[in-house]
Amino acid sequence: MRMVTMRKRLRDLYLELLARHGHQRWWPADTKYEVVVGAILTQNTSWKNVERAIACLKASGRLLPHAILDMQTQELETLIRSSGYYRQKAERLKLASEKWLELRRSRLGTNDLRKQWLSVRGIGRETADTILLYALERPVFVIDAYTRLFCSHHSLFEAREYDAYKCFFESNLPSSVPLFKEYHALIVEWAKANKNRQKEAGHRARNTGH
DNA sequence: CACCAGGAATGTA
DNA sequence: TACATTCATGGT
Repeated sequence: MRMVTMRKRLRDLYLELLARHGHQRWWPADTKYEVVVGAILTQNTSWKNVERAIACLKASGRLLPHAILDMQTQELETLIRSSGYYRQKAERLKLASEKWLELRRSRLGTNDLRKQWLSVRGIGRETADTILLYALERPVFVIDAYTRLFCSHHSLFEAREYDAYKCFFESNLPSSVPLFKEYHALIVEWAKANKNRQKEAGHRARNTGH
């Protein structure tokens, strides 16, 4: 398929998703730093559980990089317990907070910034790109399991490597932060709606089947 | 009871 | 490079 065709296809799919599901308002957070915290807490974890943890952090008045760094590890673990993997994530939050403060006044380009975040233990490609896009406003397309499913379902692209998918979207879409934010959020919404539909279909098959 | 959720690190071959 | 295992809570 020609490049031009793929670009139009990606654009049309975006407009379809937007018309069907509406503006998603991602990432839900009061501050940029809260985006970083949420990005780590939601690793392989439902957002519902993350919301509780973030609420606990807010209630304690310590949803700030210095406060996280000064806190006893065990205390931090207790606050974020509901998000699961709380030992790993407590450590990751501290390392990420250090990096956040370190890069606070830097003027690095997007690529160098990405390398900086990827060098933090506990921050992989998806989490790094989530931070870059939703907290640092960089035009980076976030890839997750849903994005791969979306590509496969619509016969858009097939690959194994994360960066291959990232390159596919970034080279076939205009480099726009609002667009990248919305598209990724819409793909997640599409996947969830898709899943609900399958669940409903299963119920109907059971009811009419017997 | 099993399975999954807005992943990443580590070890093995 | 390609898989398997581990980490842990809460919902279905």
